[in-house]
This record gives sequence, C-alpha cells and structure tokens, in this order.
Amino acid sequence: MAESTDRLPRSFYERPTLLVARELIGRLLVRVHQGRRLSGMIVEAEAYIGGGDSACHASRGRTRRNAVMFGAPGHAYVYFTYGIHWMLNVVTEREDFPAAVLIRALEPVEGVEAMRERRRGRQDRELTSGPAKLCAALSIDRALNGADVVEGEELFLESYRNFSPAQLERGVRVGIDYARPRDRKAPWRFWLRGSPWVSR
DNA sequence: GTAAGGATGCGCT
DNA sequence: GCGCATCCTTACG
Repeated sequence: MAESTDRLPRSFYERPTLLVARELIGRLLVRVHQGRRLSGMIVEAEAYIGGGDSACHASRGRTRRNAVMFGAPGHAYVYFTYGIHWMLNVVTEREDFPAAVLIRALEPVEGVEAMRERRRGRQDRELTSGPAKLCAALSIDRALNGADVVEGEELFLESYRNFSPAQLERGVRVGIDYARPRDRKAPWRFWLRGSPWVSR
C-alpha cells in the first residue's frame, strides 16, 4: 500500500467533523520528542460536534478549559481527566464553532522502543490502544494544548495511508453515559475494521 | 472557598 | 467485571 509523508493542510480540518473523523483513520500522528519521532497510525477516532452535542465539552459554553475548541481548526485540544489521564483531540470546522475529534487509538509505527520505555511493563498491544494510553506513550500532556498541528514541529499529522469505506467501521461513542440519549446513540466513532490496536 | 464528578486505565477477583 | 486512583475543572454559594 502506498504511503505518504505529506503533512495534512489546514483545509483538511476545516470541514464537517464527521468527515474529518472518518478520514483521520489511516493518518500518521507524529510526536517529535527529545529530537526523535514517535508516531502511530490512527485506527480509532470519535467526533464531538458543537454546543448542541451534550457529550461535547463545549455543550455548556466556552470555558478556559475548552477554549481551544472554539478557536481555529488544526490545533490540538489536550485535556486532563479522572485525575490521571490526558486526552488528545484535533480541532475541526470553522473558528467559533466548537468541535473536535478525539484520537482514541494508534498502531505504533516509529519509536516503539521509546513507547515501551514510557509504558514499561505493558504488552505491545497496550502501548497505544486507548486515548490516555497513546498520550502516555507519545508524551502528550497540557504543554501541547493549543499546539498548531499544521505549522508546529512538536505534534502533527501526515497523510500516510488511505482505507476504503469497506475497511472502516462506525458505531457509538465510548464513555459518555452522562450525555442525552440522542447523543449517546449517535454513531460518531470510527475505527479500522479488525485492527488489534483499537481500544477495549 | 468548596464540593462533585469526569470523552480512562489498571490491578485484583 | 469491579473498584479505585487522583486532580483538574466547573458550578455554586
């Protein structure tokens, strides 16, 4: 399969969030840390779309925490939760419309040794098969909140691989029991069919 | 100022 | 499968 190292342009993110979430599957997430590349192919992602989506952090308006989601597309929204975990999203759509895609799982590609180091004691399968696991493996935390993934040099995305619609699966989002039934049922999670790196 | 809860992961049963 | 870790953010007073 052909691979590409082209970085995704701003226009990739400035589109409907569901489209971006689906097309993020197969892209390479690259983290440059201590002078070396740590990367993984995105195999699972979820869309969080606007103030009307009760599962989206922006549903209760703009706060200091979620402000990045209200900004320009192509930026990282990194937040802390459960007292322990960091999560990575990429901001989508136009400025002032709060939406983002949560990166839920990666297939490790570059820097696997460094990931094992940071995830000591875990099986390879556990390196990046969850939104908080991948942040730990790639050394992603609040320092990267607001980072520009189009122009920046610490965190960015490359085209990498393309999959056909038949290779993708779609279903409900994970961990949003607090949301309204209608939003809980929305099939806004996408993943690569059969990938052992998908979460859960 | 204070309390409640979270877009999860881990370890133990 | 279940409980807990652990602290940031928010909401309310």
